[in-house]
Amino acid sequence: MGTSPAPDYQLEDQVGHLLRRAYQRHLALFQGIMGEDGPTSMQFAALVTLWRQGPLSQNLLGRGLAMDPPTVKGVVARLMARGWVTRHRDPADARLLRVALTPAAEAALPGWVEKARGITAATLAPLGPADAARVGTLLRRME
Amino acid sequence: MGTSPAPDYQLEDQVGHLLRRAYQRHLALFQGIMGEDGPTSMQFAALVTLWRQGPLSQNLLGRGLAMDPPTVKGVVARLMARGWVTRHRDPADARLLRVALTPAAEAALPGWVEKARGITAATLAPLGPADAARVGTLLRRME
DNA sequence: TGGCTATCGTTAGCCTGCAAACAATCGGCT
DNA sequence: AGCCGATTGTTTGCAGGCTAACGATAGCCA
Repeated sequence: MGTSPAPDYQLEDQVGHLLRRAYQRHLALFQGIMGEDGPTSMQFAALVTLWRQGPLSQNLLGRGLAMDPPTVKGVVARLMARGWVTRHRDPADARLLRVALTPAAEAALPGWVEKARGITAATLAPLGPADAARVGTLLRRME
Repeated sequence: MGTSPAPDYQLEDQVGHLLRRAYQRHLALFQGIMGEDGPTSMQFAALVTLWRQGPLSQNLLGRGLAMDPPTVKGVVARLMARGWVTRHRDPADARLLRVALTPAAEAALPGWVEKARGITAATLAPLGPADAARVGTLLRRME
C-alpha cells in the first residue's frame, strides 16, 4: 500500500510543463519555416543581435541573449563553421573575442528576418491579436 | 553599405525569446528548490506520471510527457541509475519495456510533489492570482 | 502459412544548456 | 614595479532535445 498519488497535482496544469510545451512547439515551427539552410533559433538570435549592435565580444553577445559562456562558445563555433561569422582577438583588450557578421550573413539576414516574423505569427496563431499582446506582457513579467 | 538592420524587429519582443526566458527562469527555480538530491525537472515529470498512471511502457511514458524516444531513453536510464525506477520487458509483448517506480521513489514522491507546488508558485510569483490563471489558459491554447 | 505494415526501442549525430574548475589578461592600488 | 581582484574565455562533464536510420516484434490479412 504505497502512498496514493496526490490527486490534485496535475502535471499538465503546471506552468513549467505549459512553458516547455509552448516553447517546444515554437522551436518546431521555427525549424520548419526557417528550413534546412537557415539558422537555428539560437543562431538566428545571435545573428540578429550582431546585425543590430555591430561586432560584440563573445561575452557581451551571450549576455544579450541570456546564454552562458560555454553555450555561446558552441553557438559561435557553429556560426563560424557555417561561414556567417568571424572571430578575432580585440587588439585593445586581449581577453576579448570580437564576433562579427560576414557579408554572406548580412546578405541573408533580411530574408531571415521576414521568416522570423512569420514564425512569431505562427506561434501566436492560436490566439487573437489581443491575447497575443496579453501573453507577451505576462511572459515579460515572468522573466 | 550593408542593408541596415530591420529597425522594428526587436528580439526581446518575440514570443520565442520570451518563452525561452520564462522557461529558463522556471528551470533555475526548479533546480534551486528541488536541490541536489532531488530529481531534475524532466525526471520529476516522469516520476509523477508513473505515480499517477502506474507502470508504463517507455513509449507511452514519453507520449505523456511530450518526449521523443531517444530522450525518454536517456531520462529513464538516469532514473534507473539513481535507483528510482526499474525497467523490464513486458512478458505479453516483447517490444515493450515496462518502467516502474521503486519503493524509494514512492517514498520520496510526496515530499517532491510539495516542493513542486512551491516551484510552480515561485514561477508565477511575479503575477497575481488572476494573471497566473490567465497565463495558464493562454499557454494551453499555444501548445 | 507467409508476408506487410505498424509499433517499439536503439544508435548515431547534432544542437542547446548548466555548473565547476581553470588560464589568461586587465585594471587599479600600493 | 608588483600584487590583487575582476573580467573573459576555455574545458570537462552532465542533462535534455531533435532527426534519421535501423533491428525486432506484433497483428492483420491474403
